Amino acid sequence: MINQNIKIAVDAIVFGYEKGTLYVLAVQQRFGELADRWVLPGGFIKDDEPLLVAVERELKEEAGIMVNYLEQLGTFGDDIYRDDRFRVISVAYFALVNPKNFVLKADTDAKDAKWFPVKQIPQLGYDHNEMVKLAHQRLKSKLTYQPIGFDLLDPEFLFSDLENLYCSILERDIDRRNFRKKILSFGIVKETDKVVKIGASGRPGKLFTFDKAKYNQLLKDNFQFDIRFA
Amino acid sequence: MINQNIKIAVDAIVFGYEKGTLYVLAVQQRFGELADRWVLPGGFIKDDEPLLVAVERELKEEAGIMVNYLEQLGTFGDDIYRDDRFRVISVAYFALVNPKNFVLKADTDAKDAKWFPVKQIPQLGYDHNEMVKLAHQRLKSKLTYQPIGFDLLDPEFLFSDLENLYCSILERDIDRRNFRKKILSFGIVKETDKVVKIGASGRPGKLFTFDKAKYNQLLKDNFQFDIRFA
DNA sequence: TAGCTTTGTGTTCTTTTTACACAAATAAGA
DNA sequence: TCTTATTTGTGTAAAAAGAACACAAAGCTA
Repeated sequence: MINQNIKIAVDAIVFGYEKGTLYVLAVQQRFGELADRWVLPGGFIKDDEPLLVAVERELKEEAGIMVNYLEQLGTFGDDIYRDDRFRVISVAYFALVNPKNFVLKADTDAKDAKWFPVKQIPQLGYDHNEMVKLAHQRLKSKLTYQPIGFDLLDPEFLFSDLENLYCSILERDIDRRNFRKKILSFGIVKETDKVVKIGASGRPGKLFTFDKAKYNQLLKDNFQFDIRFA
Repeated sequence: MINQNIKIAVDAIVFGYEKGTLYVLAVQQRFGELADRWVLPGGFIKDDEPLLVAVERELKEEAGIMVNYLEQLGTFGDDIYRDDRFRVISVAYFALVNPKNFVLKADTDAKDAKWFPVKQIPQLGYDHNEMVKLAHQRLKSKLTYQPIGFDLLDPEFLFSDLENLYCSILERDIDRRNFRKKILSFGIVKETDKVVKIGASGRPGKLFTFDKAKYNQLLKDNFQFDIRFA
């Protein structure tokens, strides 16, 4: 039997969005060399635990959250000293959540859990800043070809919320009329009959929902979600 | 220190293309339970070996090849019994090579190495058929937004070679004129002054090359390679 | 030299994308 | 209550990109 002295961990880059700002979840380590240091939520996997289960467990343990969207981002194992205690290979996951759904609570291993604006992330432990960077790129590009923006919003949202999300994450201006036209042309966003007014002034707006069933159905017919603007 | 009884391996899905057919490289195991079974090239990584180095080593050892293109595909670790001896998590890599560049030779661990047409891949060991499937999807989609097709061709190729590659891998017809117009409009494919005739009949054609330097330069200006047809 | 095969090339029509401005609904303050 | 500020909601015209389409040129073979 092969002898190997390498440990396997999972880490998660969890994005949250609120009022025009994109956030990443970090936790403060309680134990170890890097005690007090901010790192991504994550940890070693158990011998009989699928990777996905391990990520979900760590997110629950360390921050008390359940995410809306989760996919593998990539595996970090080329720098053999990325953890200076011993060799650790980490499988990074990319996750989206609506921050309103949870009150962050550091449970077991973590001293604290906190949302950092993606533009103001402190120096994290290990190679976690690299992971965030890669995840951020993934988010930006995925936003244009998969309807994952909805996983960052409330189930019912104003059209302007969706538009602002795209503007702020992709960091560019969007023509409001063209955006609306295009999104509605897909037929995966439905208008509800609720009209609400947020904030102090302005005309009230209709609430919209993302019709996931419709989207999945369209996928079977080779539908391709695609948003790109000038 | 954490106790974990999990081993880490790498596997590679290496695609080759020749005369309208897409191939995948497989090797026949020499030892172990699955002796004689065809599997993807790969193996356990060494304690002090970066993942990428491990893949390249295995490809050299098991098949005697060096690839043109290599990127991480994904990590397989959700099925904890994917290897029935003990738990193995495998990091799969996606690779492209021009089969003409090498004579396959099984070296150390492998009894034999062989190209299988992607349409006729036998049942492979472990979850390797799944890996091939995922890699095949990646190839198809990546072909449309990154100029990786050139890594499957000779450095100098006929336009029809490129066109046939796209047709056969994407499994659809392509309008020859529109394809040529579009590719040439990018400015990353240069016409050489060589004219050759392959095969028995027909008008000779010019050879073309992919100008990678030009492509990298365009990338800095936000150039987006993109090929989609009706 | 007639017939087969492969390369090479332009134009028209259709669809998609871009650019752009004003009225309607509400709140606040004069 | 009227004016101002703010946000939602909507259509059209011009430009660009994509789709559809056919025939001549070069070489080989019989």
